[in-house]
Amino acid sequence: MARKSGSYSEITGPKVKGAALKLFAEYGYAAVSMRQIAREVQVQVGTLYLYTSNKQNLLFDLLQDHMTQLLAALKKSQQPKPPTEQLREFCRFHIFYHLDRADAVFISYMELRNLNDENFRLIENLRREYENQLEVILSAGQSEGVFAVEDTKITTLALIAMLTGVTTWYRQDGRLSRDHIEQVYWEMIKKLVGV
Amino acid sequence: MARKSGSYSEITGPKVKGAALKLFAEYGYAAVSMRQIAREVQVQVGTLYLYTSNKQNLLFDLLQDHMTQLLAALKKSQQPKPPTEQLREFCRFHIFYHLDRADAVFISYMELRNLNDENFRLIENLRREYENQLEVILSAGQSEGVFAVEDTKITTLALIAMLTGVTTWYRQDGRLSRDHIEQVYWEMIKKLVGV
DNA sequence: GTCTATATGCTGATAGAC
DNA sequence: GTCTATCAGCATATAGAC
Repeated sequence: MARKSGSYSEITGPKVKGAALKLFAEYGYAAVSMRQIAREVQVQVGTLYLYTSNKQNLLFDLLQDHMTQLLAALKKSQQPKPPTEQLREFCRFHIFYHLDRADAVFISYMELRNLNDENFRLIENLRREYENQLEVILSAGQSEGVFAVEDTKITTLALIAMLTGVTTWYRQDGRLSRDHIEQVYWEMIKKLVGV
Repeated sequence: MARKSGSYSEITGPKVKGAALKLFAEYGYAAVSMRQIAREVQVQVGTLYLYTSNKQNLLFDLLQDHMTQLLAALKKSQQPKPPTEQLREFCRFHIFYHLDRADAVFISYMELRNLNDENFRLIENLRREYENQLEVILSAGQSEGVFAVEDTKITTLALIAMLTGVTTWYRQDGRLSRDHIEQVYWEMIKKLVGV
């Protein structure tokens, strides 16, 4: 068969990541072969190894990219405001950001166990940093007396689980719009933190 | 090598399920081989196929067992009581039942996508039946005027996501006891539903 | 009921041609 | 930068001996 012509390193690199993200989200890391990824990119298996040293690092890069982008976007969205408004902004940010990146969110929760120890530790630290952003808001509101929560750590984890849960049932063609969902969640969260 | 002596069908059957549950939870369905399961049971690969027609059905049986037992236990725990007490009981039941069965809960969330279409549909129906039990409680409280929730369906999903989230961070040797966690969650949920 | 041996095919990764 | 060809090993599942 004729060899593919030309060089596309700047295109192929991102395409490899994109294909891996899509396939890992659909079938799971362990169930996806390098051959499948190559087929999706329309390239031969050997070529993949120009863009990743191995399958494990391909997964790690995807999760690291997701987490660092998530953190950067969150920090950008947060302004110096009263805790109630910051919490509102966090709620809005978390729902929309996660609904827009269903695949990356999904593998970031599902494929953690397929990371080796070192990579797992790195991703866990990023995740904890994200959670801390929320806990800081809750603690501020608590000490200002505008929130009433029993345990800021448990409340943080409960809120994140609740908010992230939206990604498991939201359907683009469902009865509920994103704005409506966000508004209903905000009402629930307001009550939960005692505003 | 010498052949293993004797017949143990009544022991080996459950052992196969137990080993599969443990290994699937730890490494994921796709990453676990029939050879690994056989090794764990201390039996040869061929023997496994006396107890399951294939790997897919082994997974399905585990999820189906978990969901039917969960539903049966929930229904047994629920008594005719005022909605607030029923909700309290649901909260308590969900947290404790899930913490006691971390492996089964984990694969029931993680391995759904490895079920074939028919099997997926069956498990989804059981999951929906479980969710409905909670929604009925919320609707009853809503029409009696003791709860104030905007949308019983969204609230149901939010509460279940929040409660199930405990399984991802609870540690037996952590700073929080099960009873304490359950109590903190109940305080949050009471406020969330407007009690 | 459990064993051993085997079929058929896919796996991650690399070497070397172009 | 991409290709083809290949290695060594493991996958699921079955057949047939005991």
